[in-house]
Amino acid sequence: MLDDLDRNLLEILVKDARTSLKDLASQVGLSSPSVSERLRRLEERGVIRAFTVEIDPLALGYTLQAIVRIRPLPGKLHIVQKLIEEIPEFGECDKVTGDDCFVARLFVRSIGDLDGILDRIADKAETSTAIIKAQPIRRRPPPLDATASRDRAKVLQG
Amino acid sequence: MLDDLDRNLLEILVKDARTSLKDLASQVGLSSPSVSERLRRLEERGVIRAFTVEIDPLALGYTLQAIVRIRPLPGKLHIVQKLIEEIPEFGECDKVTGDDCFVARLFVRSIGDLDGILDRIADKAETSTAIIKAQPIRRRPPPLDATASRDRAKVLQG
DNA sequence: AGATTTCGGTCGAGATCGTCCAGCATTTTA
DNA sequence: TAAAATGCTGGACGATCTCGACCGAAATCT
Repeated sequence: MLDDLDRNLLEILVKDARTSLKDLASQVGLSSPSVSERLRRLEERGVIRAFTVEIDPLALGYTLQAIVRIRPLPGKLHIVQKLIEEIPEFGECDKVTGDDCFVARLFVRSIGDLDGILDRIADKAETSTAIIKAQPIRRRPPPLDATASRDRAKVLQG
Repeated sequence: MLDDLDRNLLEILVKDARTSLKDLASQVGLSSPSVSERLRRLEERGVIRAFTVEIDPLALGYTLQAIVRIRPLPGKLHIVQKLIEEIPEFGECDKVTGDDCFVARLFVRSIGDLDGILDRIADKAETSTAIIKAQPIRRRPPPLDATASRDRAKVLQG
């Protein structure tokens, strides 16, 4: 489905999405029309979901991030989900198995804002909030190469 | 710190990081050298952390994602953190307050891989894993405009 | 106040880049 | 085996980016 050249291109673009076609071409050893065509098809197939920019939340005044686990009260699941989606300070939300129905990331400018936002869902769901103290790993894609983790584990043991 | 033009530029780039300077310029009403200079400074100041590409994990064979809460055993915190960082399938990890020390996102190709990876930290930490069933909100930046959430909340009530 | 520096902007020219097209080699299909 | 399809290259041309010269407003200095 993806060949080495595609993976190579993606790897470069993960580091800098504004790399010119010409540079991409010379780094992977193709001509720029070929690279252009490959990118077009990667987008078309949905492999590339978007070219985007990663912004430092601090620069926007968001001094605090929290992980919020959300357990809607009986019958409130849809309302709660809709509410979460509509609050732009939620920067990420996953619906998961287990007791906690949703796990979400919340950006806030202050502790006061945290309280204000959580109040808005407090009557429809139970929440547990954990303040983020540090980010050992910031968003990164999974390995692009085909090596399975177990293979590598073996190598590490051996 | 950030003016309207900067925010405007960021908004456009969040949607498409490969927008040409010329297009950016015409959309915000500046010349392209000015836009170029603004982007340079936004990068320099660290407001723009990176231009990157969002890849569909499915296209890379990762059919499963999980949120893993990790509680290192006494004295194992640093070893565990290092281990997490070194496992590339962890696509995100936050160090948080509360009982769970780390909350991480794990990309795996199969349930078997999930087990294999968690085994590697099983003797150094307690983990709780929640499989992601859906993603109501995929990674998005917090609001770029200065409007505080509470202001909006008031408007909604009023 | 008036002069000066700084800051951010425009414009235009030359350099660089992207896109289109024709042509070619390889692989797949009939 | 012939035909069609695929994916690549190179070159030409139009679009884009970058650089330097210049400009005006606002802040700073005397």
